[in-house]
Amino acid sequence: MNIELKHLRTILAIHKTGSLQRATEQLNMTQSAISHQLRYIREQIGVELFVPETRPLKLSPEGLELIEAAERILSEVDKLKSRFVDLRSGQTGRMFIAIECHACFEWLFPVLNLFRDHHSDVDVDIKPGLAFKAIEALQNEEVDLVISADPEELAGIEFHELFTYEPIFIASRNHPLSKRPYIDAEDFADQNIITYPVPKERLDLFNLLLLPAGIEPLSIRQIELTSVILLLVSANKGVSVLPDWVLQSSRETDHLTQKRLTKKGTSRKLYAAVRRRDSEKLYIKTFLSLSKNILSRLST
Amino acid sequence: MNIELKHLRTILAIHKTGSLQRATEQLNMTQSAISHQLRYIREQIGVELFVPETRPLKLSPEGLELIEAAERILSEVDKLKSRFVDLRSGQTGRMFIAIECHACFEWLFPVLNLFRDHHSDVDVDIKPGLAFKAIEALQNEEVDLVISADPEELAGIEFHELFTYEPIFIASRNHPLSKRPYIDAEDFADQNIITYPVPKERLDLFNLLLLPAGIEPLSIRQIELTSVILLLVSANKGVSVLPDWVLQSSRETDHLTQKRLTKKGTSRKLYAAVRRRDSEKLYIKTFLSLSKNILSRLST
DNA sequence: CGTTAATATGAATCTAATTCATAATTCACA
DNA sequence: TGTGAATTATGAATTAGATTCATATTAACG
Repeated sequence: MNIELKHLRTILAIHKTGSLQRATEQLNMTQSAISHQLRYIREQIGVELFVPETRPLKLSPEGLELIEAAERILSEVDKLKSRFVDLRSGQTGRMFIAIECHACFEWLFPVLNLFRDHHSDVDVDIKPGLAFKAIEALQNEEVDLVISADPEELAGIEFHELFTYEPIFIASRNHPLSKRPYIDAEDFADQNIITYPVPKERLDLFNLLLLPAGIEPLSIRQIELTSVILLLVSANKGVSVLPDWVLQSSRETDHLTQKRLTKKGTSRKLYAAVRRRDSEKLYIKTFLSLSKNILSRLST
Repeated sequence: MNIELKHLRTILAIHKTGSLQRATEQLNMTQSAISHQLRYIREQIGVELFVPETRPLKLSPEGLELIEAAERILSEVDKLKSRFVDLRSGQTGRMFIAIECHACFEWLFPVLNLFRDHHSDVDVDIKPGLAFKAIEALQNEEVDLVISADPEELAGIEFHELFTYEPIFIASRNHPLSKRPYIDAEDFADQNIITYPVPKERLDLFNLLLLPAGIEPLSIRQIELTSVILLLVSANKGVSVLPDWVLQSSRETDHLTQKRLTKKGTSRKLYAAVRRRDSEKLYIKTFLSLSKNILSRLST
């Protein structure tokens, strides 16, 4: 038995209009085509749907059942279709985010809170623990957006610049280095450094300063939470380098001194990587725009 | 956007088997056909369903949604199909019964009680008040079975004989006619008759005796309920003629005398009319067979 | 990197749906 | 009960579209 949606639509149109003739308008087919189709359906299901030889056409009890089921099924299909229309235009969808940078939680949460106001029906999640494989996960469609500081040329992937930030040295107000106008690579040689628990290569301090200068700090202590890092630095257990936005939004900065790295200061850029195919979606655009403006919002 | 069930089945098969190649077995199509169809679907819905350039094929988030909806929709369609298989074979369906004869309730209720044991999923109902239009209602599919004493030759309608019964004269034991060996038409001329509230033409007594003989009774009193008729006859408020089965199954017969109509007795047959198209249905056959045997069951 | 297996594609083919033309039915009304 | 108008059914012709065939392209795995 072969039934297609087309057939259900035909039956429904015949029933609603009451005749094959009038159903032609709804279905954009000739009366002949509808008649042929009706016969085909009858053969397929083996049950008389309309009371034969009556006009206007009257449903048989079995026909009535079919109509009810057909309406259910077709409305489900229509729901599915409009779902795809929404998906295509970016009214709705999934936005799983991978972050390569640990401190990004600090601005990402506020962004997502704002985001939810615009797109409450987009399924948002942060997927931690992808670390280096984030871009790969993006290509695999395991995630849909990656926050990264290292743009690459990749087929099907677009990097959108979000904002520029400055990695800032922090230490206790009592710390000897707090007298300096700025901090250089050599200054770290006898320091205890507190950082996030990630490989050196992914820390701005090492990338920008220590690795190029070939300098090893006295010790490295790895701490998960930003607020705990700030606490330990305040207590003079070590020094750290954090993005400026973290210090802007934190309330722990009273006992801290902040210094530029190098005389001219340093800067880095943060990017959001998405699949090119997704980049036109409304909610992706919203996310990018919110992210670009988040720093000014945080500082106020 | 045009989606057909065929497409949902294709997507589902690809997903379940993990490749177009293996889906060929499920779908009985060449890999090429499936590939063409997949492209068509992609064009229609405008959303990438599988992560491109990966093998084995992996669903995109949107594809996953489609799969879930497709499974729901297809299972509904399958339910509909099997519903039609059942309808066709008469495992299930609707049996609305019209009765032309008033006294038939007496045996019909017991039949329907037995019937429910066999076909609990058949929707049974008695449609009273159709009176003369019962056969017409059968042709219109307003009802599905008519109990009638007057078979006709009608296109698409079959009359199945159920059983033969004898209209029996009843009166109080004290009634003058209770001395007679049998009752003739003339005997009614000075009697008060108690009958069901239907036109004379539909009463056995008039059809068989009084109308042919041109005899009018003294009075006619119309009563709805069989038990009330029996009560009134017992109380000598009048006489009546009822089918023998009513008297068999009644507990009121002690104060009554029963007589044949005419010396040789009379007899009538009861029929069940159904649409020819329905006559092969299992539940119709069950009903007919139960009805044919109901009288012997009632008398025990 | 080369080999193997899988997918994509274009043209040819074939199936099945639709139309066209017309016959058969039904309905309304005289 | 017949007659005309409207509706449905049907067969043949046509057309659209789905499938196959042959082959190019692309991924996967050693």
